[in-house]
This record gives sequence, structure tokens and C-alpha cells, in this order.
Amino acid sequence: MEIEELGKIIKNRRKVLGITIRDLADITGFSKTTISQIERGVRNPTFEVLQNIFEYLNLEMKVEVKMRI
Amino acid sequence: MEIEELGKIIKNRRKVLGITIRDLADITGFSKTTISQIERGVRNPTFEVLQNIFEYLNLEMKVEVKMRI
DNA sequence: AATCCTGTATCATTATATTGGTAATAATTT
DNA sequence: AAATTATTACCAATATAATGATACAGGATT
Repeated sequence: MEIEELGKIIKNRRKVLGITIRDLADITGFSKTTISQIERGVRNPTFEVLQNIFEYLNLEMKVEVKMRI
Repeated sequence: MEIEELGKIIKNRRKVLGITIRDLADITGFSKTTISQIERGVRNPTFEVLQNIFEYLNLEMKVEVKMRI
């Protein structure tokens, strides 16, 4: 998964839930600058930041062994 | 997923592949300090770092909508 | 015992994620 | 069109991730 794809997933999910960047920033406690940049893939967030964002977007991260083709 | 669990997954996978922390550090280009601390859950790695480690451990990250119970 | 090998501890330094503010732009609403 | 809301741009300051080196402890090997 690329960092841009991660951002798109977060943005799409936020839109689905009908909340703004400001909302998500307020709820998670991170700045809107941070949220905006993560969504656009121009930032390299830490695990904790992702963890918090995911929690409020009702998303979960999973790690799997990659399939051999 | 907690940060400690993430570390365990990485450590277990590394063990399965039979490589050392030094090996993984050399391959990924990160320091062994960083690898060691991530595996023990005492560090909060960035997405890019995880991305690189996962690549060499043949792991992949997935994001899913959390199931409602 | 002495020699490797692996993993952890510590710490000063560097790199960069995050913040918080303001301003500018884009999109919606009235 | 004007006003309101949402998003992005920009930038200095702060917090912290990452480095790199050394030292230490435990286990395995010779």
C-alpha cells in the first residue's frame, strides 16, 4: 500500500461518514494541517496518528503475509 | 491493532524467515536500534518505515472497515 | 575460559513529523 | 453575487522519530 492510497482511503471514509477535516482534527486532537496532508499523501504519519484516525473512522489496520503469485 | 502487537508481528515474521535484526536493518537500510525498538513496541514508527520493513518481510498492510458486533 | 553472535541499553545528534497560526483558494449555501 | 464553509498553502516553533556509535548481557560454539 502506497502512502497516497492510504490517504485516499482515509479521505473516502471520512466523506462516507459525512465529517469535515476540521471535525476529524477536533475529534482526534490532531491539527487540520496534519489531517489534510495525510489525506493528500504528502506526509508520512506515525503509527499512533494512523491508529487514532482509524479509531474515529471505524477503520482497522491488518497485516498479512503477501500472496505469492 | 496496538503498537506492541505490530512489533510482535514483525518479530515473528522475521523469525519465520530466519533473519536477524542486523540482517533486517542492513536490508532495509534502517538502524538496528530502530528495528529492535519497533519490534518491542517502544517506538512509534512512521508509515514509510513500516512500508519498507513489510516489503522485505513479504508482509502487506490492509485497511478495512471495522466489523460492528 | 575465550570467542562469536544476537539482542538490548544508553545517549548525543540529526532529520522530520506535528503543531498552531494566518492567509489564500475552492466549494456550498443563501 | 455575497456569505459561509471547507480545504489547502505557508511558515516558524516544538516534539519526537531515526541515526550511529558504544557498551553490556546472554547464549552458543570452539
